Amino acid sequence: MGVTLKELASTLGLSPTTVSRALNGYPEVNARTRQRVQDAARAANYHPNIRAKSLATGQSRAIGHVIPISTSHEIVNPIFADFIAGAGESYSRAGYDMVLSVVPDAEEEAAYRNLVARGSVDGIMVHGPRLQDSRIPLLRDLGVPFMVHGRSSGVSAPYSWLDINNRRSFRRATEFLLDLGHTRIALVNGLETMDFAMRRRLGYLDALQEAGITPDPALMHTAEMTEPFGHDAGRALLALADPPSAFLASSMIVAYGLRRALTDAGLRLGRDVSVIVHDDDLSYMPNGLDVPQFTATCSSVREAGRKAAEMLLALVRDPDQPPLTLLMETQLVLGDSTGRNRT
Amino acid sequence: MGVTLKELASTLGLSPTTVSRALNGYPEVNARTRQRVQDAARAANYHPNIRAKSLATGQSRAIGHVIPISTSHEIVNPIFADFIAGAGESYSRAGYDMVLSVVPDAEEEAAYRNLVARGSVDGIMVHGPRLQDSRIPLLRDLGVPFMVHGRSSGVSAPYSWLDINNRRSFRRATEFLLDLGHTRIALVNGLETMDFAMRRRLGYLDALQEAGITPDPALMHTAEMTEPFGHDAGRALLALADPPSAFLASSMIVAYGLRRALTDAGLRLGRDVSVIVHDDDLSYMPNGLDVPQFTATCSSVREAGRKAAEMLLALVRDPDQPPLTLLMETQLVLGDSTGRNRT
DNA sequence: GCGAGTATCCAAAGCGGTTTGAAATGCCGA
DNA sequence: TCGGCATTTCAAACCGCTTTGGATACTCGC
Repeated sequence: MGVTLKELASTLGLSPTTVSRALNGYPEVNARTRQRVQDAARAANYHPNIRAKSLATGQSRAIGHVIPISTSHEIVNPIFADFIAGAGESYSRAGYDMVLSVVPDAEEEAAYRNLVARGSVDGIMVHGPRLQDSRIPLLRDLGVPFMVHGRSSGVSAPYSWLDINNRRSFRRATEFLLDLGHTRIALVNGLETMDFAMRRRLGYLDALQEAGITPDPALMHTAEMTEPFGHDAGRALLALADPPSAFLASSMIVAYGLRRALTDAGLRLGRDVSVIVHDDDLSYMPNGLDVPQFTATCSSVREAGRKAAEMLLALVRDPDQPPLTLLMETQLVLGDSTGRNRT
Repeated sequence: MGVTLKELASTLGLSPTTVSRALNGYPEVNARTRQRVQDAARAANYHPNIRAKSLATGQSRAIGHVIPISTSHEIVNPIFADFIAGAGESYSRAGYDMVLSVVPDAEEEAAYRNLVARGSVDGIMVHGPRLQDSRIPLLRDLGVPFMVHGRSSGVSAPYSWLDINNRRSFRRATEFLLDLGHTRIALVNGLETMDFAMRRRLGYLDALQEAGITPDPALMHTAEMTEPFGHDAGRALLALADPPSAFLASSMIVAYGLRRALTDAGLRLGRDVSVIVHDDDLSYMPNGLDVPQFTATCSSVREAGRKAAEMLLALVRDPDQPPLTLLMETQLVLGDSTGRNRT
């Protein structure tokens, strides 16, 4: 192991107290002494043992992320990696660690309880909120600062969250398609037990209602977001007696599958049919290399991670403040996948 | 906070020693007493403070994962999420935490040093090894148990790793295409500064050489693995005077792009052209829903995560044992994307 | 009935830091 | 010269757990 504070102190002929204070920037220590201590610490490659430190201070300087794995289909949320990358930046800038718990949703409650009771984290980030997510009241009861990436419809008591305006985003996208003359518009959505997906559907319905169009259940597909799902949904939609001329896709990967179904049917994107996709700006799934392929509602999930982490750290520093919330708007960026209705 | 061991002991009228021993399964405690302690602990919802525990034992019961972000292109490795999910299962089964450090590759060395010096982890998992990866000698010098997901060509001293047999896998895939009568075979590979990509190319070249075919540099593309890259590569390859009749793709997402280029050109997969892809079995990127779409070399990265984590934990328990290594073979699974050469 | 052996429990000393309360030192004005 | 006040340092307690080295009581063989 490395040098301990006590050893460092004795080689300097000082008490541990003084050394600790010198290194932690307390005022009651002579400037020359402080310099001497700092030099010696660097020379000895001294790093305070984080476990001892956190035991003494009562803080762990770590944030917990719990990644739920649905036991039924065992899907790992693909946006998770980029969100983590963003959050990680903020944490390391602030000198915090990130501890990850991957738990099947059946054991979620126990996982949260453990994390808090064992004192291994100062705060918790909640991923992938569902409707009426029970984790939110649980964490509130546990009295630990936490932050939700997304929101949970049906949870009334206030809590801290960061979300994108999914409803407005999909409403605008739908309106845009309506403006282009499309009236049969399909929604190829994520699992609507997830809060974000439900809000997107509401936005879609808002726009249809505004335009006086009765929503057609046959045009609305929902499932775990994968390429094969996009393809299947696309094929099924095209097989309808009165097929849609425009499509909304909830993620880039779904859009890949959807595009395949459309082009398989000999349709050209942006001419024969229109597609708008939600683009999370995942680093490994760019929307084209320089010009956007798809018209898309864009919002960087990595940036969301950065911001959410900062907000959580603020909550950790001052747990008594009222909940922090941030609703980010998306950008509707024009690509080559939309055009006016020609059917 | 929760109950402390001392409090629990005093309510039970026992010493902390006995309570600690009762809960940790030491033999020198009366069976009845142990039962009493365990009941009381459960009733009081007692969880040992992990920081105190690890300070006392000298172990942190945590494993560090360092996620490198290349500062140049800021890509987060997409397989990371599934690997983490697998590793997380093993860790939580063993009662270990996982701490994540997301670091730009410029600060990597400092990140590893910190993690070790501050004693926040008992072992380290290394992701995405490059050729002659400098992290391996560094970790060896730091004297911390570590495990590499993949290997690093050019590092001669032994170290622990888990890898799939990329070379053999791509060699077999190439041989299979050769057997189908293809002679112009393209390789759409990942970044060849990454060790896995380099090995895949070697396997491809092995098979060509065996067949007496001179490799054509124009048939080999390499870049960060994205859908647009697959598409670009595919289009460029088809534009050749003597285009390939078969393609190897290094990841599912690249294959999506490749397929788009091929079908855009009016070619049918499995009839006009053949494609074999490497399938990491990512949960959110399945190779078809029930039957495989692509002929693929398959290996579950999640399973790799599970196994790698177990091996690392074994190293942590007994750091003096020789390095552990595991080379996993892939399965060549037939899908609809291959057929005999008809050009 | 007594010493050895065993089963069971405990007091106290760590682990490596932080922090409280007090002591030593130097400087000042009265 | 002396008390008062900063300034600077230190000894010791503490964070919550583990673990060493006894202590106590109880059994057993002779």
